Parts: sequence; C-alpha cells; structure tokens
Amino acid sequence: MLRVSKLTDYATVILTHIAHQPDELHAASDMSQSTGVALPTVSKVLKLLSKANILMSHRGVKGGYQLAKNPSETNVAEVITAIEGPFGITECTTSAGICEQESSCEIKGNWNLINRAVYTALEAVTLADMAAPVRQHAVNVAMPMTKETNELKVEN
Amino acid sequence: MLRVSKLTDYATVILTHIAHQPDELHAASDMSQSTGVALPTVSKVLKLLSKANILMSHRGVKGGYQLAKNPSETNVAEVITAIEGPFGITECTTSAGICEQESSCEIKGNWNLINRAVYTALEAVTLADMAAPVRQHAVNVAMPMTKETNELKVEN
DNA sequence: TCATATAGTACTAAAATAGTCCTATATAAG
DNA sequence: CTTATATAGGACTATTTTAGTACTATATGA
Repeated sequence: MLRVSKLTDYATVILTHIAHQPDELHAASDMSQSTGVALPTVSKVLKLLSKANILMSHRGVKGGYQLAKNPSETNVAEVITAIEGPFGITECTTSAGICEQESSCEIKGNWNLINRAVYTALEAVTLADMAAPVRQHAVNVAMPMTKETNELKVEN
Repeated sequence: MLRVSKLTDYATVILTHIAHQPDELHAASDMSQSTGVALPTVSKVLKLLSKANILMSHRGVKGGYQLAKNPSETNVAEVITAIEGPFGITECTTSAGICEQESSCEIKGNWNLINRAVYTALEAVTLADMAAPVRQHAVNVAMPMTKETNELKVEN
C-alpha cells in the first residue's frame, strides 16, 4: 500500500498521452477511447486537472483540453495534489490539530522530514519524463539521517 | 493524501516508544496507556509487527513485546509493509495482471522507478532515527530522469 | 439557433480501513 | 496443578474514503 488513488493513476496516463501531442486539443471522449477509462471518470479527472492549471480547457464545438505548460514544467507531485488534495504522508502532515496526541507526539518532526523526502522524489519526475521510455532514466535517492550533521538539509 | 494508514502511524509511535527501552518487555495494556490508543487496536498493531519479525513476543504472566533487532536495523519501509502489506505506489507495482490496460501501458515502467525511489527514501529511515530528535537529521533526495544516462541506476 | 463540448455540483455504490470481540494457547506464580 | 495474565489468531461490524455516475448550466463554432 501507500498507494496513489486510481484517479491519480488515470491522470498520469491521460497526461502522458496528451504530452505526446501538446499542441492539439483533446476531447474527453477521445481520451476515454484511447485510454479505456469510462467517459464520466475521464471527465472528472480532466476537470480536476484543469482546475489545478495543469490543463487548459476550451469549451464548445471542437473544444477539448491541452497542457497548460510544457511537459517538463509539470511534475508528478503536482498531479497527485491536483487529484487527491494537499500532500501529506500522515494526517498531521497535512492538517494540524486533528490528532489528539499531536502536542506530545515525539515523531511528528520526523514524519515531516519523511514527507518532504517523498515529495521531493515525486517532484523530480515531470510529464516529459513520464512520456519518455524507461531506459533513459536515472534514479538516485539517499536519505541518511545521521548524527553527524547538525542541521536539516533538503536538496532538490 | 498519499498517506500511510492510521495503524501504520500508531505502529511507528509504539515502536519509537519501545525503542527507548529496548531491553524491557512492554505489555499491550501499557502501550495503550502511554500512547492513548485503544487496547484492541494496539494489540492488533503489535500482533502484526510481531508476525513481521519486527517485534518479539513473550506470552503469559509478565509477558509482553520487545524489539527483535536493534533500532537501527528496522526501517520505516519495513513497518509500512508489516502493517499494510506489499509496498506499491500503484496497483500494478504490487500485483501484475489486475489492470486491463497493463499490457499497453506506457508509463508502468516509470511508476516502477518512482516506487523504487519512494521505497528507498523510506528504507533509509530507521527506528533509531525516529527515536532521535529532529534537528540531527539530514535529508538528501535527488531523482533526475534525464536523457543523458542510458541505464537505470538506483542507489541506496 | 443548434449541436457539441466543458463546468459545476450532487448523489450512489463499492471498496478499503479501522476498530472490536471472542476463543485458544502459553507461562509465571501461588 | 490450578489460576491469573498475557499474547495468537481469526472473524466480524462500523466507518470512512474512493470511485463512479448523473444532471443542469454555460460556452462556442458552424
């Protein structure tokens, strides 16, 4: 588990598809056909992406959706946030004040660090990366939490 | 979103607590009191952790739980897996053959890379880290997916 | 002005998660 | 050897979240 929702998965598939032809308008019905996802569901996803300024929409006859930015300027973290809301690996990461134990929680700070690390990893992957074949990628993640350093260091 | 379950969160709190006194036995009822989580729920978590060999259990009077290994030898990724099952950021990452589009999916490979990156980030954080105060940590994540390299490179 | 496409919202159904309870088994102490 | 106490394992219920659908409004090109 620790899974993105199905709608988020659809979103990445749809966006990758659109990224291959960034200058054309793509109607929801076309996207439904080419991805195999039901039209109402595709529409829901496209609306959410549009609201988050990842897609631009054009109404009316010959309308449709297209990317709002270059494929390299939209990343996976943004897509997840657009579909699922604020990014948080624990409840208290997103919204403070819900957990009763929050004030005395010893590990809240560490969860925040982990959250940041996961976010950074997802932020580093763009639509351009998703549209490219796999073999041309490099993944490099290191997250040492040692006692040698004395300050929080997050690099993107 | 992209959230670990509440039970996983409880698990980390409980394990961090136990990590402070690794040589003592901790009864479920004690853990319930000190964490504020209901006893049946705490028990459920402890059983799952025990089954995954993260905790050792002792039955009977004066029984309880203790860490099966050193705090530095258990990491957050293991804890998540113990509570939530196999680690997978998308459905197809965990179990192939469920998604109908899998055979023609263009982005499956990229999701696998992302999954690996997230897992590596979580794997790098141990119980010893969680039990230590926040300021003594360093987080360093880089995940360039460029066209310059020609092979998959994953470093832990 | 009409056909077609998105916008927005509300609703229903399904699935995953959380939480509880009960019975069995092990063990230390009296 | 009996009893109190603790975990083991499984089944079950309730709750919450997610997925999916439907309907009405609005924009736009022909």
